[in-house]
Amino acid sequence: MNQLNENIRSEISDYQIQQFQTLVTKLFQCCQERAHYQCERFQLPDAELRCLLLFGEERYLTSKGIAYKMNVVKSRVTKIVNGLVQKKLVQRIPDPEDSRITLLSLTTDGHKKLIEINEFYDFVNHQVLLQMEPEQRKAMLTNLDILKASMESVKEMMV
Amino acid sequence: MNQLNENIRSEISDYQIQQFQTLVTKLFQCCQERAHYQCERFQLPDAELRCLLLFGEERYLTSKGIAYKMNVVKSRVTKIVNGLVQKKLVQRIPDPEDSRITLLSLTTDGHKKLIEINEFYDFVNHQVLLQMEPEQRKAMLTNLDILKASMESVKEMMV
DNA sequence: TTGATATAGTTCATAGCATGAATCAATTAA
DNA sequence: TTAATTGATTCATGCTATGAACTATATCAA
Repeated sequence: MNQLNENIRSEISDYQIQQFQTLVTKLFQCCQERAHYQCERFQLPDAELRCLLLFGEERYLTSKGIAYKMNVVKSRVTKIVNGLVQKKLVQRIPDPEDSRITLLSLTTDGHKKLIEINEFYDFVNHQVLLQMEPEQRKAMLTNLDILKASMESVKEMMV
Repeated sequence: MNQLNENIRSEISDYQIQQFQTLVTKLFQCCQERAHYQCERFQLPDAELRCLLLFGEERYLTSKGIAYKMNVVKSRVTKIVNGLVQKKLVQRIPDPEDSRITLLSLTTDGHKKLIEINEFYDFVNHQVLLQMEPEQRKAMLTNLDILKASMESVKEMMV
């Protein structure tokens, strides 16, 4: 009886699967639209915007490092960085120890822009979290973390 | 005291905002990688795959309808449909009542492919949901729904 | 010390995503 | 019947992304 109960309880209904599919799709679309909006707002192509954000973590970056962090190929990084350099947000500096390497860092303008972008991100996230009651917020974050772990573990499984 | 307590309780910590940002970013990336994997698996560009999925809901579609559902301009649809027609997954049929319109429907191959794709989607979603205990699953879906509502309401707010 | 090999980065060709303007054909309305 | 509207295509443009070929520098080993 207990066994039977367990089986019934762990069964996943088609309804749940569909509900889940729909929710994930909608959230994904929402994120995409947001990214699109941010590009407009900050007058930067998405890839350049994402690249700029990386300078929040480290003062100097290399093409190679950016390629790794953005998960793109190095020739792509050349193009992205070219865009940012043209817009005077990022500058190229030769590495004093290894002349194969060019170090990349923010210009003053780039620094300002980064702060502006981060403030906006925080503002939006704050607004979203404000839609919930504190207890609900905590529960939501916990569940989101569980979902993330589940999706990533399935991803690993499928490689 | 109660008032103060309320204020403290509704405050959102920087930690929560950062945590939320990180979680959403990671989930978004996970979805992107999945989309990418699916393109490889089904040998279709992402837009064509998404377009094919629309035929699960209706037997006949028009370019205009697809443009609306996919949220792209009509010239883009022409290109996407061309790809699907070349791959013999979709066929163009003239509308008997209005010769400006070309109706689009799945071929036999397209129908097979669609079933194959949907089965895979269900399989993956099932796997993800299986990572959780039944109670947790229910809670996660509820919280995901709350998050979706919150993000969409903030989106509306910002237009 | 001098090759061979490895590393960092750029250029170029190619493909997909997406838009907007111009165009064409068919339909509807004045 | 002409004028306006609608459905769809073509073309030019720009962003995302890859992979191969190439340049220049650095390191390792004979």
